[in-house]
Amino acid sequence: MIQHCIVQVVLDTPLDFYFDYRYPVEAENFPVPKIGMLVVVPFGRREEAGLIVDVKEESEIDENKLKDVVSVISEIPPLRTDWIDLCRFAAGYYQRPLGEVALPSIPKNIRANKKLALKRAVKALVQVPGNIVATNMEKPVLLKAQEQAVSAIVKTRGFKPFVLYGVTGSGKTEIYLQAIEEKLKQSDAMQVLIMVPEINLTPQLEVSVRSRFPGVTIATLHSRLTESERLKNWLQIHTGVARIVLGTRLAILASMPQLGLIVVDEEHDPSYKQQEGLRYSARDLAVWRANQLGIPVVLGSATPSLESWQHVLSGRYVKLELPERAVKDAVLPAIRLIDATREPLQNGFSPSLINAIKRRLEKSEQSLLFLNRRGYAPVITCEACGWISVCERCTAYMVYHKSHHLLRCHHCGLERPIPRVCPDCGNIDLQTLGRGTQRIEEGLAGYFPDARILRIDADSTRKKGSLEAALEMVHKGEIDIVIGTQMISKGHDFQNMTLVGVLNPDTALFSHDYRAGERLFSQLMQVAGRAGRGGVSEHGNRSEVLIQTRYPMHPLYQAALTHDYGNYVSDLLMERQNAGLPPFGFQVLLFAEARKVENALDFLRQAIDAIPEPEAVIINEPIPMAMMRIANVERAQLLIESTSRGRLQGMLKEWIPVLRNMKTGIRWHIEVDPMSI
DNA sequence: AGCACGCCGACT
DNA sequence: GTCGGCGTGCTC
Repeated sequence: MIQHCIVQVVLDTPLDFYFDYRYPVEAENFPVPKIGMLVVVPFGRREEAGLIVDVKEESEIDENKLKDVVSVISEIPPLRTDWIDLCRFAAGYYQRPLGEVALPSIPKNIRANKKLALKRAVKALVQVPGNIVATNMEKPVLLKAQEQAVSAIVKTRGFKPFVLYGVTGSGKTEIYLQAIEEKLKQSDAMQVLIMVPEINLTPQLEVSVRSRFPGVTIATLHSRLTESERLKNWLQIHTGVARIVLGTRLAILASMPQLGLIVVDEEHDPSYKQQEGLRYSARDLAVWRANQLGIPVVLGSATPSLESWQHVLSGRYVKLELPERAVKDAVLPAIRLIDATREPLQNGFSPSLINAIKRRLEKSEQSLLFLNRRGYAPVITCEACGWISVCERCTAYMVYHKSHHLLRCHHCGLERPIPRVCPDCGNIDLQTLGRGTQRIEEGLAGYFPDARILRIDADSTRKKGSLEAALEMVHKGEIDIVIGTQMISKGHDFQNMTLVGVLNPDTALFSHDYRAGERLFSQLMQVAGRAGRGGVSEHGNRSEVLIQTRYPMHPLYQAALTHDYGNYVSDLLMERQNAGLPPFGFQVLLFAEARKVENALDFLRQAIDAIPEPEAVIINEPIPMAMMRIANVERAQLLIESTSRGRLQGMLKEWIPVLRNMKTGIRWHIEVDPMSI
């Protein structure tokens, strides 16, 4: 007679509870069941991988409903309880079932119990012997501020969050590298995690990490790995073979049993916030994880988030400031504002900017023009009747793409031929309105017919590897002028780039999104950082950033002029405090989707009626979203605020089960700490 | 979420 | 007579 115990298992389903299974005791191929083990269980008609979260004698479930565990995935060591606790926290805080957090964080090949792939990956794990982190490279000499930063980080025992605040080029990477080296030396097993916003945009960090730590197993983790790469890297991390983990936001949910230091590079970057499924902030989870494990976490940025800045002011985080550029002779580029009301633009260019480009061409230096709008023109219109090229499926304009000779919606991807005459009135004189990168490229070729001009945006880099190829051309000096969207604003050092022109940044000043200003500022600083990283140009000129604006007196630009983020942030924080906005208030959005926006709004109104203790939170009016319709789905949202994170969380815990039971047929989801409203 | 079962219209 | 529409109900 086989003895059984009961294991409680979480599965990747939207059902927010656990499932009990019978588990044979002392049977062949069934090791003693432990929390953190992965098992294969029958679930409905299928078999699924699940995670054991409890082992017990009895189940409250009917004996005849209980099924048996099919097998144990014993090739991998059990997940540790601290990792399960991390998943449990994330699930609780962002209001999703534990299974939807924990299981997707484990590679598919493990969950599908692919024995062959698993065996192969396990076999490939080579334990690198002990302490071989000493680099054979000559390390750059640190400036005093850098040295102090490194020493503050590595001396830390226990939990401490640092905000590493320094402009582009001030040497943050070197601090990461030296802190990592010291940490790895502290223990033979210790692992460190470095997170970056988008790994494909910052290949240089990976290159420096790899060359600095030869012989150390470094595992990358990001969404574009193939399944077999993901399995191999994840397993290296989970077994402690990999000492350095380099990854995007999803890396924070990897099982890192020996984690001793977390670095979040460009911590302000919006891509740390996942925008679908589990809508987590990897930066915030990193801080939680560091607290849980009692380890330091370094949040690096030239323009820290207001959240982190406020924590510095309140004394919760420690600021490490790097006041100067670390590269010898490199100085901050001079920022100049070009008043577009006094210097009228032609084809999108002010005479000053054209002259500045011309001077660079004469000296064989490179220029970068930044415009966050791809396509040729954002819209075409009929001057006779006022017709505008709108998307038939979205609340958006169709963008004119001249090179492909079509109109394209950037929200749903719909493509349409360009009408020869106005579809409404038959007028043959259709006009393009505004400028995108393609039109700027065309205009520029008119000014500088001999210059080698390259456009880098989502349209010009659709093919895999084409972005890398384009950047390589710029590095090699085969290009004189680069025109790009935010794609080129991150990470890349261009040694011979001495001019950055920002063409049309003003739209962000009047955005309905209260974070738009802070984002624009960090984008300006980031794109400005592309200039003059190699030092003063060989002709002795300081690098320049020219910003074309109609509002040169706006506080944002005035702060940008002096690279004075601190002052600007103080103003923003005061505004936020007065308005009760984050980081002083806490927000939750309920989104609803329906064929007709009225139905979505109705659902939200019903949802309001279901709020437990409505007087404990601030409930706003449900409103259609700014981009109300995308691909024929209409969307509305409801904003709920509170001055207390705890109260908001408590309300959600009671509210969401009620929403789940409403059975309205409306698709909805919750976003905690939304990035934009 | 899947994937069933379950009762009403146009097809060989 | 059946193939199949998606309504609602369950998954230890």
